[in-house]
Amino acid sequence: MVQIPKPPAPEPPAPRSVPTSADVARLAGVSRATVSYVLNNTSAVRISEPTRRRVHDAARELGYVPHAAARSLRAGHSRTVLMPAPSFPAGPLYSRFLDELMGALGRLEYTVVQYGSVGLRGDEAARAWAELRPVAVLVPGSGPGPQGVEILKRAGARAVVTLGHEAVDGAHALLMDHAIVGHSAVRHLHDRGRRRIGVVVPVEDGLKVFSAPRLAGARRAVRDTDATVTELPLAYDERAAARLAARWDSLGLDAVFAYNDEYAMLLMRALQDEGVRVPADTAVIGADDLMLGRLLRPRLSTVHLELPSGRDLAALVDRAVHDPGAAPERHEVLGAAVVHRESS
Amino acid sequence: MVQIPKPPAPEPPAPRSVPTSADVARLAGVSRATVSYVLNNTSAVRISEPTRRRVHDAARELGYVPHAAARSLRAGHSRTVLMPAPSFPAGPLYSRFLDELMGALGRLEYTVVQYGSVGLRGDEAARAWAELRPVAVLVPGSGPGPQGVEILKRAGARAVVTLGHEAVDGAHALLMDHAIVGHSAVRHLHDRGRRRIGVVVPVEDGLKVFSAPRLAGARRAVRDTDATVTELPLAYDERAAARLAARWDSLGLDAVFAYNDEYAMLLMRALQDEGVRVPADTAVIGADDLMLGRLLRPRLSTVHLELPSGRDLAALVDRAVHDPGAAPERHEVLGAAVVHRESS
DNA sequence: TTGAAAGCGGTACCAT
DNA sequence: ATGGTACCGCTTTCAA
Repeated sequence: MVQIPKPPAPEPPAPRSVPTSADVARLAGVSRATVSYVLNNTSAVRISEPTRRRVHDAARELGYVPHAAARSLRAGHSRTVLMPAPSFPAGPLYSRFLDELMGALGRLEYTVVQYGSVGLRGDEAARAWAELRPVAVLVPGSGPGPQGVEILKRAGARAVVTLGHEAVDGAHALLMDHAIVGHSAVRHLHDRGRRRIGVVVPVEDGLKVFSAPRLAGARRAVRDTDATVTELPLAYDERAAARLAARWDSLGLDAVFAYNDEYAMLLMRALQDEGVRVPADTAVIGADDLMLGRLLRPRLSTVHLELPSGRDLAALVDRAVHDPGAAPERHEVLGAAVVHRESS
Repeated sequence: MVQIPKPPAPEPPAPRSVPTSADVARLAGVSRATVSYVLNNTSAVRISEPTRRRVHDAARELGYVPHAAARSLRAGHSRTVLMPAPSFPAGPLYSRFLDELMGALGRLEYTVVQYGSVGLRGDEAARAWAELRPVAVLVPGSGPGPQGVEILKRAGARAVVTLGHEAVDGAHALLMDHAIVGHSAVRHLHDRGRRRIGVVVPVEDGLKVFSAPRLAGARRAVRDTDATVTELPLAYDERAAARLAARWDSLGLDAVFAYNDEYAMLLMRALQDEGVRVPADTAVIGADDLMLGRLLRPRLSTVHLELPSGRDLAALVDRAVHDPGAAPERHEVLGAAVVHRESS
């Protein structure tokens, strides 16, 4: 086979490497220091207007973008707020909260980085996060242990904030005790005269962090009363709901807190298909106050959750960063209010 | 007022600064080089077992965590895949896709970073991303212009992948043309004998990127037929739906593609409350194939969307990173299949 | 087997 | 008004 000789490339595509401030300096005919001064508008130093222009032009021509790693290495700190991606499916509520939070932190000049920590658990995860030397770490759900917090602080994190059901030593905590949700729902049912109350507990693993406290709260609501709470495991699946509905009579329940609005819709449909009248035979209440509850017939009673505002959390982070020595703050931030509609 | 003299702190809390590899070296009685060798298991160099132990012990004792910025600065590259946070409300479908993607990239040893780009537009955003020197950038929704792509590549990004409705020069594209959704839905309605077809268009701004192509696809589906498509602006709000339903008769429609399942539920409820029979008077079809559609009565027909698998996208990224010279790939990845239930 | 030293890309002090 | 230079923390030749 004849080897076709490659013609000499007219212009070797020159794998133009990434331009640095030195390149800018060279092109502008100034020193690296001057480049830095100009591009950062350093106020302590006055640079003549012609020089400024030459530097800016050179930077633009080369498409120069500063290297964040180099900068923060030299500076000894960054304004990165690290947030591990949550380990549970984020509902619309939580998504909106995150967006708000990111926006608020962005406005405070922090760079929010959601870190996809896959398969790392406990301290390993904390170490991985620590490598990025974030100025603050915001952990949703079940966070790192106290050890993890210590690792992060040793790595220069000036604030660690957990966002979930339990506080961790050394970290600020925004506590969201979902027990209050179950408690509100079941107390409402009790107030409406119901006594044999079912509580749906999703079998999905990721939801345990929410479902367990909601159930516990439900239990607490009937303690010292004549009412009972029955745990009802349920998969988010039509057939599972149908099976549960099929044995509904045998359960002898007159009310059910369905974990949230989506499960409530699922269960209510199955019950109605089975001939159970809502709310006459069985009262139903959900949680999260989603739009869909308003669209069901009967309209779904629900527990409206009030999450902390993203701005407030951002403010807490900022405060903590400015004063890392302060004692960890602990706030109960989950509000719950029953929205009574027709299903209960 | 008497000034209380501060007692000399018994042990000044010693703002223990972040330990570096030099600290580890000092404590272990070796050089920094040796520390690096040991902690990275450098195979090209053999370190005696006792030394290894001393280094590991020292590192543990100090709580040493390497500095990612310093490392990647020295290495000249990172394995960071940057993904700007999407600018539209992420539904359950999209969230699951993102999770899958993050997992898959994580398994390929990439560090996925979701960057909260707030208020930056166009090239500004691209520059902000470029500062992090990501090895690849994954842009959902309407991405950067060709200039933005150029900026990122100049900054060393070996792959830029857009994930949305249009391709960008120089970047790989996973095209998701939502026209196919509207087209499938409306063709189905047409096939079922409907001729005066309404198409719901959410008024919410963030949804334009999806609603516009869906409407366009719907229009295309009736081109050259005797059927008509009528645009129906609608807010995600009960009252808006009721108003629309109130003038339903005057619209003279016999079918409606309701943008997605949630809008479909909203509209269907309003129609039914108004006495419009579904599907007898008006057929309804949604999109996204959410669980809720199965729970409505009549059961909601819908368009099932098939998104690319996270693994496939991760593989594309990995391929592109290994061969940055390759021509940009362009894939149409949005599948749509009508799921016919009872509402149409 | 281990150590000394250069250098990655910026910033900021100190001269000039 | 500008330039020289040390240094941030880490990796990696090269020598010993």
